[in-house]
Amino acid sequence: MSTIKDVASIAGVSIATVSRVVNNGPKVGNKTRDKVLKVMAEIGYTPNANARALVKKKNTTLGVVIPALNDPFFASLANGVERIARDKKQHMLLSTGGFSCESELNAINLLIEQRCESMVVHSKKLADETLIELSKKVPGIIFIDRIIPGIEERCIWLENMEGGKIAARHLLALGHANFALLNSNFDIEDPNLRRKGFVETIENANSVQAIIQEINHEPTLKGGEMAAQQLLSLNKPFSAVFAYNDAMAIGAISVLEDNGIRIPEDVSVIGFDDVLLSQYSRPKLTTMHYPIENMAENAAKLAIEFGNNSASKNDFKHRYIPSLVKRESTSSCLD
Amino acid sequence: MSTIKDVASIAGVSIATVSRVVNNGPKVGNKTRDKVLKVMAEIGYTPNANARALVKKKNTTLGVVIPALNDPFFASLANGVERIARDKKQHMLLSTGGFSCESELNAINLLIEQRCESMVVHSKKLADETLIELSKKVPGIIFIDRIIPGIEERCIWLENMEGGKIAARHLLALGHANFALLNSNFDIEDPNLRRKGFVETIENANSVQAIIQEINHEPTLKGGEMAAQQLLSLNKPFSAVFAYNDAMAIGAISVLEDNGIRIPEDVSVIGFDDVLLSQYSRPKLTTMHYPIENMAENAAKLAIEFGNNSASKNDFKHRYIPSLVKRESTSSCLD
DNA sequence: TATAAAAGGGTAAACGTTTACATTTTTATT
DNA sequence: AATAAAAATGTAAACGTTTACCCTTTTATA
Repeated sequence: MSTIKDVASIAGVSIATVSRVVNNGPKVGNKTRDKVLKVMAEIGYTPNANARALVKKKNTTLGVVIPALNDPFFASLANGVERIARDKKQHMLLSTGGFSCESELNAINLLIEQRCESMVVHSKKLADETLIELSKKVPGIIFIDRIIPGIEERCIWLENMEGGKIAARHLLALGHANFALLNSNFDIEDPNLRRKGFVETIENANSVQAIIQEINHEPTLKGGEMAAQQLLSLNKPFSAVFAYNDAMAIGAISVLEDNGIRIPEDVSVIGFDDVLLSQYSRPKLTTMHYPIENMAENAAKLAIEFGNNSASKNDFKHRYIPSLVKRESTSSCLD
Repeated sequence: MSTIKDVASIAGVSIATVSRVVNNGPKVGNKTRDKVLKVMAEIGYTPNANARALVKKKNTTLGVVIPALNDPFFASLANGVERIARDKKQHMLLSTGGFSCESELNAINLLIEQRCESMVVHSKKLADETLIELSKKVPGIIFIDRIIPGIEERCIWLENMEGGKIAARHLLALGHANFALLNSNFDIEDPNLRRKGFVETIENANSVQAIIQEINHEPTLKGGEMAAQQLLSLNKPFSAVFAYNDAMAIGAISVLEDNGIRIPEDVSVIGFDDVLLSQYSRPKLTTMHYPIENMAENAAKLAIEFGNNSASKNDFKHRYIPSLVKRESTSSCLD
């Protein structure tokens, strides 16, 4: 592949001049500029971003770490980041962190090796201390979906407990008293916080004989199916289901309907995340809206500002509250 | 951020030695290796991938271009590539090409600037000649979902026409005679090929009074809804719908059901792509399986081989045929 | 013990840029 | 026409690595 030197010698100018035209620099005459441009086009010159990054000690690369790509939730996250990257003339380098401590760290290190000036990281496995260390080493790193005590200004998170509370209030308002909680069995904080908000709200409502059955499974469609099967086999009454996410909710609905239970006439189901899927499932899913794309956009902006040492700190929103989206899968118990 | 020089001077060795331990090089004694390793850990040294790429004239980066991230089909594509990248100790650099000629080219150029040694590119807008040029300039570039005459060995594609034929045969076998084709209005070859296969097969079947109504819309859930509405307003009979993709199929089903049409009892619907969604829609969608993840994996492998000049040419599958996945949204017309 | 071979380690050039500074050319001013 | 100022262009160092080649020390062999 041709270099700036090739262009320079063919055009009969110095490499400095070529560099100037490549970068739309200021001090270059029109005839020279045209001549150089012509040569560049002829030999198909493309600047080497590695060399440029080396001397400028700076990349135009915005890194992202997510566990996996084939999950609509994380795809939305990546999509939000990508939009900002494009806006700010940056490139997005994506690295998947899987679901283990080790691979999360690998994914992050990879981005550091590339000297991304800013990074949006979704890490659920790494310890707080590790991430605090990283935040010191990499000024432009922002953690999304996580709150790390001491470096809150580098975090963007959702109030999971609030989500549980809102879901509970909705179901209580519809008159339900027998609840099933289909929760994630992943060893992270989110399911615990959602449970806490959900359970506390119900218990404080003094609907005397409220029952809450909890079943844990993978937060996937399959997991939702299995959880629902298990729930049915318990053979205890329930009229409302709070699922950890939309995928579980839809998996559960599928099994419940196969067993002759009508949604929402017999049982109300509420999901979490509000992924696209939830708008097109039948019945359309009532769910907690997780503004992940918006959060990701903000995380990306924040990362870029921190990467530039220009963090304006003030006007950034770090804490997000989910909101209820009422669709068709919940209804009054009293009908 | 610390460099190899810092490590060298603190450890009291030369930078060559540090470089050797970083790369697990051969000629370094155990005490020195340990000493260097210790210093690296202490000061948190991370090698600079840009500098490395510069001198080695080679990256460990596998580039991907897709139109957008928030589409499950493309997410699967990216996911397949990412899996191979991880296998081969490469990093994935993702760049979105949107849906215009210009932004597709931008996305590709970005990856060339980074000197990705291999690239998997999904381009629908750029002209054949442009891509042929690119294939000359970048040895490791592979085009997915496209067949470009003259450089077939650099392409991985699906036989869309076959898909149309198979879908038609399925519906004909179920006894249908009045068809609706809800096609994409994107200006690319795929919808035309699918239509061709579909229509030809039906016309050759001499079911004398076969009717095919075609409506074009965006290949999205919304587009499917709108297409179905338009179809209903035509007020002509139909008992089978072939949708351009699963999203359109599900959007259409949603509208049809809202209008009291039962699927599959009154109307059979068949989709295309077999995205995850189709397994969990109600009714579960009969669809044409598009092995995109598998194709993407192969494209990535092929790209890496071409990037290494080690393309073994022989044993690579370039041409894929979709297959019918019979679920619940199609049934016999005669029941 | 002398010496050859092997192992360990260092020096310096190269990769393709950017950019401060120096130099040359052009233009404007008198 | 002489000169000052401005504009255009060139020179060379620097960025952080890798690696070919050289030198020194250790080990093995006779």
